[in-house]
Amino acid sequence: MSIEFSRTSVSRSPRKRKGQGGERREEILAEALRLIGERGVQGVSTRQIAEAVGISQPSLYAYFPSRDAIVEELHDRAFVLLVQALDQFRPTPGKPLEQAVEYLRVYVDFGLQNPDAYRVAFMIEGAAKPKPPVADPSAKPAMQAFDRLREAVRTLHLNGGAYKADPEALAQCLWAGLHGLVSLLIARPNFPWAEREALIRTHLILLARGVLNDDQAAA
Amino acid sequence: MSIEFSRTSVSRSPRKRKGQGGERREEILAEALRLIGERGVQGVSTRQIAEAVGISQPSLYAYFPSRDAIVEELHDRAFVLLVQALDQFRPTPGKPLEQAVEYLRVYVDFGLQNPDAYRVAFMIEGAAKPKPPVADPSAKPAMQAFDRLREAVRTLHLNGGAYKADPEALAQCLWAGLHGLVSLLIARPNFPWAEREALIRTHLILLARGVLNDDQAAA
DNA sequence: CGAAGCAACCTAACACTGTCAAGATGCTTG
DNA sequence: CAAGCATCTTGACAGTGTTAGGTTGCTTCG
Repeated sequence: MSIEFSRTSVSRSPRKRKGQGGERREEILAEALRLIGERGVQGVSTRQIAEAVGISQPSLYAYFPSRDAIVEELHDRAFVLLVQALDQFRPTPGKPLEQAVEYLRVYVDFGLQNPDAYRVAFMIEGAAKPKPPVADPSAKPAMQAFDRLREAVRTLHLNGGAYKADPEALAQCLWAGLHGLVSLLIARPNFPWAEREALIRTHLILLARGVLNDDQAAA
Repeated sequence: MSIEFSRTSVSRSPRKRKGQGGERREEILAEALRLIGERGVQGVSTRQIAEAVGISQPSLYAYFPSRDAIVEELHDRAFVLLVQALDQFRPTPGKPLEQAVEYLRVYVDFGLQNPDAYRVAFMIEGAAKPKPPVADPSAKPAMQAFDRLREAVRTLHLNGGAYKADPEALAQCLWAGLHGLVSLLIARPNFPWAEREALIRTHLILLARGVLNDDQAAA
């Protein structure tokens, strides 16, 4: 890598006072997210994070059991932000199709406006190394985010009967459709995309039309 | 990592004869893909690949300029396989909707049957480190694969007029929709998915309905 | 005020990683 | 048989995540 400037003792941050270790934790997470945004999840080392925070690198292990634990915490926090964004949505009165499009748009905009968080949340290759199954998966922020989509589909179902299909499957299709667009837009910025605004609208209308029945879609 | 068995000289492969260096190249790629399938892209080291092939680890650098070059070659080859799969498709006569669903299904099945290849092709975080732009991007296998989707949408457009929207954007929506489902199914095997067959059919019908116009979809 | 206790933090070291430099080996052709 | 060169090796370097063990210095209690 060969960094130019001096590597020896770069402006250490003053030692935290006795009960304030939590502050360090937050600083670590903040710097980690910032660096990941610049260099990608794989491009950031614990030494770089520690140097940005202003502590020695093994000190990280006083706050996190491993490097992956830092990423995982960012992962969970990203989902919390997503859930907040979805919950803050208040539909403007109008056609069901437009309302559905608006709601799905919240997901897309979240991803595009917080690409670092979205990357960490969805696009890390954590798989292939089997992790011990977590105690209560439904408590994880990721599941709570999906619950919002499930709930949205169910509401549409009640409010006039959506396209005849398992609502659970429909919600998963919605999620897959949204994730596909967002992840590709983030991961492949060099692809010759169509004009972004039109592309997103087309995609969301396509998805919404698939979930709504024909009457709702036409209304 | 701490491997049990002996590390010193584990059954070297005999030296290739003079013009046969290409064989080694293929062996390296094969072992690399196999190991990546087992342990994930990040979980495989050049030393592990070299040991599996039966050569010393720096020997890899006689065939590839870097570790990433190995992954990238696998990446391109995965797309070639995808293009082949798409090109081999011959529709069974029937309704336009069913034909479209069948065609999209080729993409999904390819991803699910070749998860290693699909991972390497689509789900590696190659971004964030800006690569020098390739000379002719349209020559890359990835682009050729997308061309197939573009062509499919255009055919539908001619054969009766698809949903009114930019065909290019529609093709990109299709791709995003397909990729979303495949990548999530591969990356999140522990998610409480709906029954897979029904899920895929629901998703593909949703996408196809979005591209076809109402008459075609109903026919 | 002084001393105990412990949170906060550090240095040193380990096994691993990708990559480079320089040399040895041995098939193949003249 | 000898030259030439593709093939492959050993050795080293700087980087990585992680652990062990020791030091610092704030805080609280006697």
